Amino acid sequence: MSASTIFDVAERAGVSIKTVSRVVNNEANVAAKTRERVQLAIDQLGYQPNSAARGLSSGRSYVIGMAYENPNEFSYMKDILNGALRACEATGYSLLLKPVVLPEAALVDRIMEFAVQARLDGLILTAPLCDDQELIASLHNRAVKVACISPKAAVAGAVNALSDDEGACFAVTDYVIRQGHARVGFIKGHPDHGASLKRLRGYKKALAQHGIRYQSALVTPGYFDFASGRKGAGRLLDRSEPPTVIIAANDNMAAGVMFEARERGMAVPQDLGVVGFDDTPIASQVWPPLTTVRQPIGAMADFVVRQLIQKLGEPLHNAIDQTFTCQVIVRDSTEPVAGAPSSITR
Amino acid sequence: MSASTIFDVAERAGVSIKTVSRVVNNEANVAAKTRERVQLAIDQLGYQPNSAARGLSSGRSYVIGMAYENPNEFSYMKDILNGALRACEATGYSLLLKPVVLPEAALVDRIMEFAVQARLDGLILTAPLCDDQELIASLHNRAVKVACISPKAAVAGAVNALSDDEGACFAVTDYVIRQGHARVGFIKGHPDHGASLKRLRGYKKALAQHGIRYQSALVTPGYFDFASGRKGAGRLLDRSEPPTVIIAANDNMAAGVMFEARERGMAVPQDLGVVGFDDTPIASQVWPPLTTVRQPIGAMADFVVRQLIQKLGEPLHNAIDQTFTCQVIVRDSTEPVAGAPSSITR
DNA sequence: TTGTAGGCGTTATCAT
DNA sequence: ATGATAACGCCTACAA
Repeated sequence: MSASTIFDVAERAGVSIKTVSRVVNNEANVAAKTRERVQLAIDQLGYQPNSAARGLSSGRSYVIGMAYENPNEFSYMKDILNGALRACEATGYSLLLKPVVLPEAALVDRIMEFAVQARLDGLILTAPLCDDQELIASLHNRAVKVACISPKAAVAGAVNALSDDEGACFAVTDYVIRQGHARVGFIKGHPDHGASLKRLRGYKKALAQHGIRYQSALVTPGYFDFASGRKGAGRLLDRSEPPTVIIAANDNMAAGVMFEARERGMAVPQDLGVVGFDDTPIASQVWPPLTTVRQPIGAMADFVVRQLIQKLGEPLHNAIDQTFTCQVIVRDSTEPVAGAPSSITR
Repeated sequence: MSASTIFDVAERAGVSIKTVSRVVNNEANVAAKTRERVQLAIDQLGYQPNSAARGLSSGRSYVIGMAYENPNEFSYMKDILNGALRACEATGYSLLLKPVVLPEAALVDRIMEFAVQARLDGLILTAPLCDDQELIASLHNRAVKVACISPKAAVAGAVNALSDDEGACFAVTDYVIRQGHARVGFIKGHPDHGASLKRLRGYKKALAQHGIRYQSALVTPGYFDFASGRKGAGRLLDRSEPPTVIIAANDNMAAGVMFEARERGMAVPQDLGVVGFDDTPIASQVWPPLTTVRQPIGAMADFVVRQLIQKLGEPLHNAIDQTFTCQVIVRDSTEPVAGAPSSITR
């Protein structure tokens, strides 16, 4: 019982294979009645086009790839993956995954080999891969269409999904300041990620807006992982004038902050407020649950896939880009400082 | 600059395309010298076989699929995914993903459509999908080779990777009993997963071995998620004689247990010992870090992919199966009960 | 609006 | 040990 082919459908519908092809690909110039008859035959036979044959003759693979830095904490990637898979399913494309571990000396080669071997129609690059100029150039050179999720800046000739990291971090910093916090600590994200700088910028902007002097002593490096959040908190809390609230550039680091606070016998939020970023599952699973920022990650992935596929034919000179706004989620890890004026409701 | 084909290689090496094909596919009956010459041409041209053409001609797709229940907490799936991707990369296959949300009325149809449309050579099913008899039968019917990760019991005609859940849970229960705990609570896993029953069995067996009577009042349902762990802990701790340690059938639930304990002002491990299962990142990120069990998940995924690919040709009547052993990881969420006799070193 | 012919790059069959 | 040639199932061009 081998699968039926376009010939079987054509025979059953009493038309040529070309007409069947037209119907399958939704081309114009098919009489309504004919289309109907063909569709019926397709349904009856359960015909599914053979993608190998289709790919061979059309020169397209109907496959797009996604390369990403393989993180220890996968929640963020999971949301991207789900969004991309949904969009692929809806458009009839397949998604191939290529996790990479950074730093990787042969990064460009590995990804190019992936792209060439799979004959990708397009490739999604998540941060920080999308900021590798050499990689972008190689891909461009091989005519592989590229889409970027959270690049430092919109990549020319590519589809880009950006999130308003600066605005979101401004909003959450503004929020804690209005709660009465004057010494706001900040743990930066991984320096290779564009989001890190933007989030820091939002933090600074909020301080400035409230007339609070920026103190580098309250800002410390981090790498988006639990351990660096914990260490960063340690450094900040060891200051002679420690912060009363710490904003971490993502949830994993915020969880590390809470871990460190607990080790020091500090109560959250009474002794120390904590803020995260991303609203990953861990944000609701630490005690107390984290105030954080939610990005529309699935929507961003969906956007890049659809745009990418839509742009496959045409050459793409300008950047296609869209910025997505984030949402502050207030939970129990932040609370008004005693006696502070506050007009924000939770 | 289109990619080179088998003809280019043949011309350059001064042989026929068939000989090139033989070399590419590692077939026998090629003179060493010829093989060498062809290989050189391949390398020089950077020739990569076109998988669409190969698929069309051979009738195989060189694609395997993996269907899984899309979990909120993805760590476990991430390990499976990485293992499967590695094995696919090594064997030249592609992996296509199909997340499903359970319960799903049209489950069988959806997965069959996935398998047929992608013309999968094989399909990996993770628990609890691999326990769906109707699905297995349909797949078998369509001659799709199946591999199962953690089925309730090895599926006939399929490749199976099982983990020694019973033995592992026995070991960890035995461990806490030896620490001096007599009232050992247990939060079961999702009833649809075979692992749940096996873990419970290991728990019971350890109790029996130590002459401790099984009390259903100390065992409560759970669903593998944080919330059910928290609720389960609530029920157990509300008993007139609450447990002094709670074993949860996975880490997420154990994190929920710790959350609940904290809300009640109980100290872990002094007032309550907690044990998880899976050694996911959260196990090291809660306070205190969790005693848990590590399964060789990546190795299991690797195993099924390689076996699956190896078995693609031959019909498979008996089950291929391998059971993987687990490892108890002792951390700070369990500690000897004061005054209890203990001979176990940490 | 519909159909015919040719080719996409492999693998498989059968010779030699 | 090597090669010629016919599929594989579809799409693209070009006709009608």
